[in-house]
Amino acid sequence: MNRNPAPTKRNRHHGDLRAALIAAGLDLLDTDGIDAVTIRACARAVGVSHAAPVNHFPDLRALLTALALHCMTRFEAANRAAAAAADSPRGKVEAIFAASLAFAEAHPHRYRLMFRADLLAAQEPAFQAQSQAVVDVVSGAASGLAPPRGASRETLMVAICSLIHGYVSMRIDGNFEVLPDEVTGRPRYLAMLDTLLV
Amino acid sequence: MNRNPAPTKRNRHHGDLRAALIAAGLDLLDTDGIDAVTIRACARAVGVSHAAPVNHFPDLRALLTALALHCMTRFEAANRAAAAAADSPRGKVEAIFAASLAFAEAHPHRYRLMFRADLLAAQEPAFQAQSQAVVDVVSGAASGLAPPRGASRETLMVAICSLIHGYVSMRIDGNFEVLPDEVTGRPRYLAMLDTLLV
DNA sequence: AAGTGCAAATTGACACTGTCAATTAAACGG
DNA sequence: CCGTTTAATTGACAGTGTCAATTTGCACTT
Repeated sequence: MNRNPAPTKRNRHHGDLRAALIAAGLDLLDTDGIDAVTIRACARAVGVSHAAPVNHFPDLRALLTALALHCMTRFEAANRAAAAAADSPRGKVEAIFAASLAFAEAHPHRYRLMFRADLLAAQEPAFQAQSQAVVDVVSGAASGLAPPRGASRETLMVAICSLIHGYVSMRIDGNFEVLPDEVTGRPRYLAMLDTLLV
Repeated sequence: MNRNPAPTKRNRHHGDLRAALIAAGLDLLDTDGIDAVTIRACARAVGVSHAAPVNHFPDLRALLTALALHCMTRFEAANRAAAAAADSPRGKVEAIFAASLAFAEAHPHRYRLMFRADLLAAQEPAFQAQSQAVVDVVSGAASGLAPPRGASRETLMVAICSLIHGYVSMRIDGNFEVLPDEVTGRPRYLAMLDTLLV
């Protein structure tokens, strides 16, 4: 039945326009930010007419959601690999923090897009599932830790997620021009985990 | 000399168009979000031509920066009052957390706008100064606390700011559909401060 | 007090966006 | 080989930011 062994869609006129649009969108996102990702700019980059994408993405929200989903799978994979490489629970949490920071600094626009709920179809099942997968990585690492000072396991997990997301966001948004941060010596995120754990 | 006792600018054709535009912008922001704040929509709401605002705000970025500045003074005042009402250092930090959460839940779009560095002239001195003032409130409260587990005072302050900003952001962005949070019993933010302090 | 100068506001235009409707092109199933 | 279905194109509309040219009206100087 399936003519081609590779599961590419191989659509009518263009060779897998959907994948090409996502690739173009990622390129625009990385180089010029979220605002540069427009339906028409992606269509131009791929070389199709300005309304061609409507067959694969009903509106801009759908395109951005697909991009965010792609970014989130990369983000999850990076965090999961970092956690797997560490052996102690504390080491896993540290590794996730470091990996999240590295991801956001390497691709700040991708990180921002993932949390722009106003632009995304965040209620979409696939998006929810991928969000859950990202949280699960942290959850898995934190589950090996004894919650300090009588806190519940859930509270510890929320605290870790909040700490990471808050710090990473402020780092890539330039808020540390006004809030002190240091680049020399022991990374700030390790010192912050000291205050939070054990 | 000054005809009106109130120190309004009383500009040429319109009575203080700048203030009216900011008021209209806040209204649009609160009701329909950041994207609804356009130069033309503000001009319409005030009843002037679509290009009139250019005399007071050279571009959209300047208008949004003025709005964010306004929001930030309110945010700082709320946090400062909350901290002043508490007596212990720990109580001040708790009060700031509670006030920040309350502000963001009452005016989610205002909170988001303050951190949208991509839309704002964040390098503007007035904006920098106001950002610093917000940080100073937290700094003042945290300075009374003994940094736990050998952390520096700076690290504790960054951790508190990150924890608050991360948690508040995820709350108003709906990330707690996938990350557990509880509304009954003791607020989560107090439990999180337990894990961070003492 | 009159008249000039300048800042504010208007009007019109341009390029860009998302989205829709109508149309054409192409590949599939029979 | 021919219809059907789907993809892609073309054209249009309303909306946006921003610029240029113009008009308006207050304020200050003479």
